[in-house]
Amino acid sequence: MRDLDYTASPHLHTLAVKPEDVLTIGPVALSGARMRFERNAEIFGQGEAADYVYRVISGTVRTMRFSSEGRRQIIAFHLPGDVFGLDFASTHGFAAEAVSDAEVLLVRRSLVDKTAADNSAAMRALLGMAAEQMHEAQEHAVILGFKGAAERVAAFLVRMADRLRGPRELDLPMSRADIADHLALTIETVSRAFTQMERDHAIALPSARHVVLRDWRALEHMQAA
Amino acid sequence: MRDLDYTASPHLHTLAVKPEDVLTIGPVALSGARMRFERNAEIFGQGEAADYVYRVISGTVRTMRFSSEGRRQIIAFHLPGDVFGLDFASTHGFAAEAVSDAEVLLVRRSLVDKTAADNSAAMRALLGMAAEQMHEAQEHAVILGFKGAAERVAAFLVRMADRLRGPRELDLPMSRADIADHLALTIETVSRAFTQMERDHAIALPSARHVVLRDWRALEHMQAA
DNA sequence: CGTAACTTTGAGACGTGTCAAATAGCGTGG
DNA sequence: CCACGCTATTTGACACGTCTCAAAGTTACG
Repeated sequence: MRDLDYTASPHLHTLAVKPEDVLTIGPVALSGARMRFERNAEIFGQGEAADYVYRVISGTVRTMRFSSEGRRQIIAFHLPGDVFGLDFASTHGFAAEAVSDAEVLLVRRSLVDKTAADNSAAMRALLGMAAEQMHEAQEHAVILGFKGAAERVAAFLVRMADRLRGPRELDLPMSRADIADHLALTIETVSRAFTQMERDHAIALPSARHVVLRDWRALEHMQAA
Repeated sequence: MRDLDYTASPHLHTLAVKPEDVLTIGPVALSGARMRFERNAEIFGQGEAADYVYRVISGTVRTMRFSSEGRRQIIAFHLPGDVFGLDFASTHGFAAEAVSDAEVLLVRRSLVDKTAADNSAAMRALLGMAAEQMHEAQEHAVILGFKGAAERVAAFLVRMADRLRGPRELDLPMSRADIADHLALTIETVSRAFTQMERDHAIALPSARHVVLRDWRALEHMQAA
């Protein structure tokens, strides 16, 4: 790692910068600016210049696009630590909004580009991130294409719990409408799926957004179906 | 372009190498070996080491994966000129097979990696290819999630015609089963969609695989729905 | 408290999957 | 060149699941 360019992250050696204030691309840590967005605020719009790369510090972010008929599709939910807005194009192909009040780290794209150009390990890390996102997009296509409503919702819950390091219960930051637009279902169908899972004792719903995972095995079995 | 590394493609300046024998990564042209695969032959399997990157010279290739229930999903069809097998991971996350008899160019992945590491323009080109594939995967997820059967098939035909430089008629190299597994439909539903489009005079079907695009406007309108 | 947004529940319509069978197309060998 | 058999495609009838439309119920917040 002799060629590591720390000039890209001058603050890394100081105690002033916390880990969440930094975007890690392989061996390089890039600093940026914090910014706060309130619930439903737009972080960037579809077609806007992609001048920044983003990382969630707190809260939840959704990336989305609109189909020709005007229907909304939520491509992904981004939790704290997740990087988003990494289009590899000059303009964003999708929009981003805060699901809940959220704090986001903004890093200049030019800095990311320069880092990748100067450091081959960072470049490889970027390609790896691209590969991962591609894999996720394909996985999502499979879910939408081949699974039924109950299976989609189960898969969503399992994945959500996994990403939150597998707690026994979780608070969903997003509405049923968000979930529906992510899974290509209607609000009603999502709601019915939740209700059915509660009847089956796979989950409990003390409130609409608070989910207790009562039977993990059943959930995993459902999503596989 | 001072740093362009032509050692990677020593044959580029000779007349012996035809353009289809070369994999172009931005400013660099990489040479490789030709290989012939007959109909339905496996080019590489899911989980195999990703030692090569591929480019279709002639024929058609499908990349695919199997869902947990054993159902096949065709991620994409690759036509002459298309690059595939670019996983950015050490093993292939999907399998590839020849749809029709096909000729394929194989380029060592290590050569691609080295090229990207040495040449920042090539690296950027690779990132661009990754971005494009990601965009396509997302587009496909939208199609599977939100569109009906007729719309999916119309979108498939329009896209296929576009990729073949927009002829008025085309010979589909793939079976109805291939199309069904690509669009997450059944063979029967795909067949009915074709039949219906013929009734609507949007297309004509002299034979099952030969499609005459009779009303392009209607097709484009359908796919948008 | 009152009001607006969100969620749940219900009834019926519509579209796709499933199962079954007929038909067309294609390669092979007589 | 034709007959055969296999595969691919088409068509039909019906079941099932999700969407649509409608309304009641719940929650959050001023």
